[in-house]
Amino acid sequence: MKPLGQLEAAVMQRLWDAEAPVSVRDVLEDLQRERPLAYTTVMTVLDHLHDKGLVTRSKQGRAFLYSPTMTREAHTAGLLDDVLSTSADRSATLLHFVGQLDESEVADLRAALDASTRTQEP
Amino acid sequence: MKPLGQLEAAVMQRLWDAEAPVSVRDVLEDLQRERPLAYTTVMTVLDHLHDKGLVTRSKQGRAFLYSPTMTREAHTAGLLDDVLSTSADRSATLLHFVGQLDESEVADLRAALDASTRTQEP
DNA sequence: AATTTCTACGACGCAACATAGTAGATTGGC
DNA sequence: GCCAATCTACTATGTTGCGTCGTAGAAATT
Repeated sequence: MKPLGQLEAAVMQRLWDAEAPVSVRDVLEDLQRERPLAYTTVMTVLDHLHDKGLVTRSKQGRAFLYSPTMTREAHTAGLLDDVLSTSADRSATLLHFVGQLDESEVADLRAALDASTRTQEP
Repeated sequence: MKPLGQLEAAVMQRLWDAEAPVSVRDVLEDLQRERPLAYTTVMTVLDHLHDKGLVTRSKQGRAFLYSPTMTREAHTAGLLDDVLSTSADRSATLLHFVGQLDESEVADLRAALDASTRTQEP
């Protein structure tokens, strides 16, 4: 799993924020509020995201409607795991990592750990 | 902070594994056990790493000696934090993240959390 | 002085991403 | 039935980062 490019990230953002599947035009018009972009540019990006398996699409009439294949959180968690995998000493890395977090995040993490423990040992 | 390229990672590996500062030639000879590489290739990479602030260097006679500016674990932890920063809902992402970890990592993480809690509330 | 061994700087190939145009199919209105 | 709009598919080009190395010149060693 690779980090997204800038435009790819902006596009995924819209898909993740959307409740329902969206078309190329939907994404285009949303992005165009910030800067000019060609229709085909957005289409190409969505095509690439589709090739990479990050989005699903289904034909609705003449156009495709796109949805993300996983939540943003799951995707980011996957990236986190990839980064952690490059580490030789994972526990030392985790130690440094939690040292960088602020209190509320530490609390979140602790809660997440408790939840996962309960899931694995019911 | 950006993820390292393949050769950059291989070079940093040597610096991290070394006890003392190392020269271009040291790194070169070590890398050449695996594949042929030009002296200048390694030098350029170390130059880039220096520009990026990942290594320090000091002139020892005619040559530079290089050392990493941070431990491997600190670097990876920084990357983790960068990835996490791209997330809108950090706690949800952390939840997914711990869900991907195996038991031993969960234990490591819990230990790290305990350690950091003790550090912050002595 | 000649040879070796550095560094500095520049050059080129390659892959990924951003960007967009053109061609051809499809559809909706007239 | 035909025209205009809209969509996809394919292709193309620029940019950037990385890997790779060569050349030129400085410095030291012999």
